Amino acid sequence: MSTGITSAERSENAPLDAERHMRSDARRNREHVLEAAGTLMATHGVDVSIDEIAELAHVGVGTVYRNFPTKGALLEALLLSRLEPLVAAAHAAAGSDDPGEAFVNFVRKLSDEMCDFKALADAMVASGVDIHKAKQTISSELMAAVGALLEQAQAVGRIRPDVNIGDVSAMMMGLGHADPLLMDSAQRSRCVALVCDSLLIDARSVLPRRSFPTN
Amino acid sequence: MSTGITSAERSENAPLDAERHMRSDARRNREHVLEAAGTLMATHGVDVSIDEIAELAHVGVGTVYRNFPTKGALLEALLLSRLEPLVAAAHAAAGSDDPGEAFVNFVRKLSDEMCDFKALADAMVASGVDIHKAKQTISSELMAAVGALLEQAQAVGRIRPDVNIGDVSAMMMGLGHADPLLMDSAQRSRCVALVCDSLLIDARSVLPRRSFPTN
DNA sequence: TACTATACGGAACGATGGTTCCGTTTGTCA
DNA sequence: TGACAAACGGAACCATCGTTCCGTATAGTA
Repeated sequence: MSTGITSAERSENAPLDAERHMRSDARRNREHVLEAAGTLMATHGVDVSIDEIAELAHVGVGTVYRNFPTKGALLEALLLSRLEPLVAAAHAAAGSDDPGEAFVNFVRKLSDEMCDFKALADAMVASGVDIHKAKQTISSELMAAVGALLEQAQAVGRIRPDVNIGDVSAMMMGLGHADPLLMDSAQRSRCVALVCDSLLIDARSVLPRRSFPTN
Repeated sequence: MSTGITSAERSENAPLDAERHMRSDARRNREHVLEAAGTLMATHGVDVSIDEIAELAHVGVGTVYRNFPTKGALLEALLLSRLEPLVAAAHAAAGSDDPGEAFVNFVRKLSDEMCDFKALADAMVASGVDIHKAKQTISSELMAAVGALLEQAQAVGRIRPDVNIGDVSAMMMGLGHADPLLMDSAQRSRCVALVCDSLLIDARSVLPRRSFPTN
């Protein structure tokens, strides 16, 4: 299941075939809007206003709404574009010959992504806007992919057999959302390492034990 | 330092001695407001409106503002009342003869509290309203107390020497904030256990390995 | 009981932010 | 090049929320 859902086939709020007939300026503006929204939501999370997005895109709010019927739809389009590579990466990792390493790497990657694109972390804990659709659309797919990774890593005895995908996702969401002023990227990667340590069977390997400054 | 700050000495936004001269209905209403705010903020976090609080308290908004000059002040009063027992508990735990156990128990307690009173978790990641004063007022005190606990547990060799108070608080904040629909209390305590496992030196002891249903 | 300081309720205000609407501009095609 | 559908900008609208203000009610006191 979920075999080759090419993602581009998903609407992204405007039927693809219709894109062919778009006026050139319209297509360009749509691109600018997505770009601006991506930039702003990366640093400010889902709380940026449509006005700000429109301004950065050098476009009126009307143009934003012509392309994305609602703020949630715009967010959904962005989330999809961010999550697709992650799902793909998870699928790719599933073929690795070192499932333990692959799993840890993926967790790290997911955490990085949430740090780079704050709106993703926001979306995952559903704070603010109504983004349920976006979440349902993709979240389950990502979960399934990560779940498969997890099971493989457990099968080869690298990950504790008593953790489940719920544990993993909960801790990921937690980490993703705890990055305000208090948590710089160094701190974050320390925490990711700690989380990984708690999942690995032998472990204590991820965070360098002796050499690390204890602050 | 921080020797016996009795907390009642802190303003709580209305000088104590003035409380003596309050009219009986005024005192009663103030109590109702605090109670209502506590109830609502426990489940809805800091995002409840003053109108809702006033309604639940059977009081006009004016009455709320007469007692608490601003929404932040009301929140601060609530936070203080929630955090004081925690700080006290941390101090008490510092006297334990099993610092490792004491530390783990305290982490669990802190997590429970954030789950019971969502506004606390909200406040800790500073989402929404401006609550910097409340945080600064107490947060540092709590940090210091937990930090002391941590050091003791490290001194007796129960907690990994390479983790610092920043790691702990970051992971706590994460857990506290990741409890929306996806994370019921069972899931949460599993995650707390995992976090503790990652901090303990020998560990794997907290989460029952074999007997736990893997979902 | 009558008087007054105190407290009360809730309408109104101002700011913010999502969404709609419409008069104007512009790309496209004959 | 002229005409028209398509797209544009941004003012205006509406809902929410924190906060203020003021006419009214009432606890406390003599």
